[in-house]
Amino acid sequence: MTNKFYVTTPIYYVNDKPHIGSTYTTVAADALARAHRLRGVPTLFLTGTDENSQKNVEAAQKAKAADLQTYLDDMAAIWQKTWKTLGISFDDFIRTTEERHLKAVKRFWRAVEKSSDIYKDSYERMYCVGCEEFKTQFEVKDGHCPLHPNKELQLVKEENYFFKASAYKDELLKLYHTHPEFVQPVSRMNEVRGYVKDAFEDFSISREAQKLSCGIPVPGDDSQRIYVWFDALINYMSAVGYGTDDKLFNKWWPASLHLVGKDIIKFHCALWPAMIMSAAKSDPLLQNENGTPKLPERIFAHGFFTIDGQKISKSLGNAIDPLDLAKEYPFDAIRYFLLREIPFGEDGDFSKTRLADRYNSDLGNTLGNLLNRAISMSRKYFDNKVPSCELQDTRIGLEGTSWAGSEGMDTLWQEVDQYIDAARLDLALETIWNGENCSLISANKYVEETRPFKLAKDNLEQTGIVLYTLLEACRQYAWMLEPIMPNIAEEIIRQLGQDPKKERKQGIKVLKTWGGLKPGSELPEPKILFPKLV
RNA sequence: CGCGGGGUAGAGCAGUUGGCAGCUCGCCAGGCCCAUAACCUGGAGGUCGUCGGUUCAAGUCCGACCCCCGCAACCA
Repeated sequence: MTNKFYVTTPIYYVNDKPHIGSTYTTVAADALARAHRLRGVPTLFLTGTDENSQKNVEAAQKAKAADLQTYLDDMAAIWQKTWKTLGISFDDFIRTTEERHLKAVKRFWRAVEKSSDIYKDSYERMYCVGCEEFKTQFEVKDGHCPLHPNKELQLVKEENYFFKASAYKDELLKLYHTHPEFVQPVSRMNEVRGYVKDAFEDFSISREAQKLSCGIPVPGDDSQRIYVWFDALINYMSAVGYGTDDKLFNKWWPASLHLVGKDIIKFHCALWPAMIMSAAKSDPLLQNENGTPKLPERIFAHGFFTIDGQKISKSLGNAIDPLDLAKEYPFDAIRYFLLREIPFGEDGDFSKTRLADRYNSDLGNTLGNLLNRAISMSRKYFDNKVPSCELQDTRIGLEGTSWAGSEGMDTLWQEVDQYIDAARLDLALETIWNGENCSLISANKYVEETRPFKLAKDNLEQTGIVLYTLLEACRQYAWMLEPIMPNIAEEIIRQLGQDPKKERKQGIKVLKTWGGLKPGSELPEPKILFPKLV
């Protein structure tokens, strides 16, 4: 099993502030990071900003910034602050203008150079500013890039450094073959495989410095600047000490999971591993014990979503600022919606109507109401306390009900954990709500079947068993949901009269064990967890 | 032949290895009264885009076609 979890988001361009799309990626990474921390796995969650792009220069000019660096500093601060405000639990925030990154890039470049995979060549090629990449003669249509037809292609004739990416074609294909989990979901793997097979060529990895107002200088050649993608990918290493702290690097690298949008899979799934394969030939730090390159373990590409059926677009004015949205809805509910509504890896649609729908129904009616009725009855029939429950074995519950007992709860945990390992948080949530074993739905059914409100009149002992079962189930749901709704989870624990921090310290094994809720402990008056939205 | 996603109940979507069509919301009827007008049960509502093929068996596999959407201006 893995003894650590190192998860990354892409580094975001700072030519704009965060919107709902980048929030989606970041929230998913956050939830996965929290899930692993809860399990006690040492976790590093990295996000950051990509600051060496020509796009940022243009944005700085547009914003009339005093100078580029000031603009970059301001924007990086905005990104960082947004994530902090939203409670994103990132452990590190990398900026590609930081010293540690420059050092990492330098070392990496030197390694690739030493592997004889960098060569200089003079080419006259079409460069698309929109894509930030060169187009082959096959890609150009009517003298324009098919992706950016209204942008003039730049005819670039200059001496550039090239990365011999094509030399790694076979090794990449072999990687995809032996590690089918390297790129997920499968549809993306197929896409990448096709790309490498048919269209993977050497990359131009530098440009003339005089034509650029940004970028990292090529080591040993000040007249050239490193192409933004070549430096950007290295951020995943520079943040964990590549070029600055070997020990730290060995602790965290390789990354367990790169979370990316579907638009940048070619860079992450083909160029990036090829770069590492090359550098590893000359840099022992990048090699496994058997000499093979230390590649990231997994890359998961999520889909994009539309807003009310329309694409996200500033000119249409439907771009959503997560901070604004968080004023309308509790951020935990937004997290729940994003991670539940859209099958992870697929495209989806974001709409406030659906958000309100899920908030009222899933969160309010099913989860919130269950907690509320369980606590209310316990308080009413058991003197404001958690009822005692004599049954300590796994047969807690009554015969012939929908409730699968503590064994069912164990099964639920297993199912949820499996989905988390597969990064399918949507399925994890669906299972908690609708699954076969001890789901929230079946807990509500269990109430109807056992009728504790009736049972209390003639069999207090059985009533206690039922209510204890419900309360303890709620305690466990809270921890199951903690990665997705950290604040709500703690609130549930508090409403159950427990201290979330103390509970957390006990470790996942104890948290999962049936009976964590101490009979006889005080139950405070419940507060509505999810007040209805109109 | 630019790349990609999709067409399943009124709406929004699941359907892994082909084996009796599911979920949420909404609607109708009933139950319950602990609870956030919440909860539970039952019901109506589908020729799974079209045509053809493989198969004992196809929403699922293969082929052809039709339609919608995203990338092309910001944009994960």
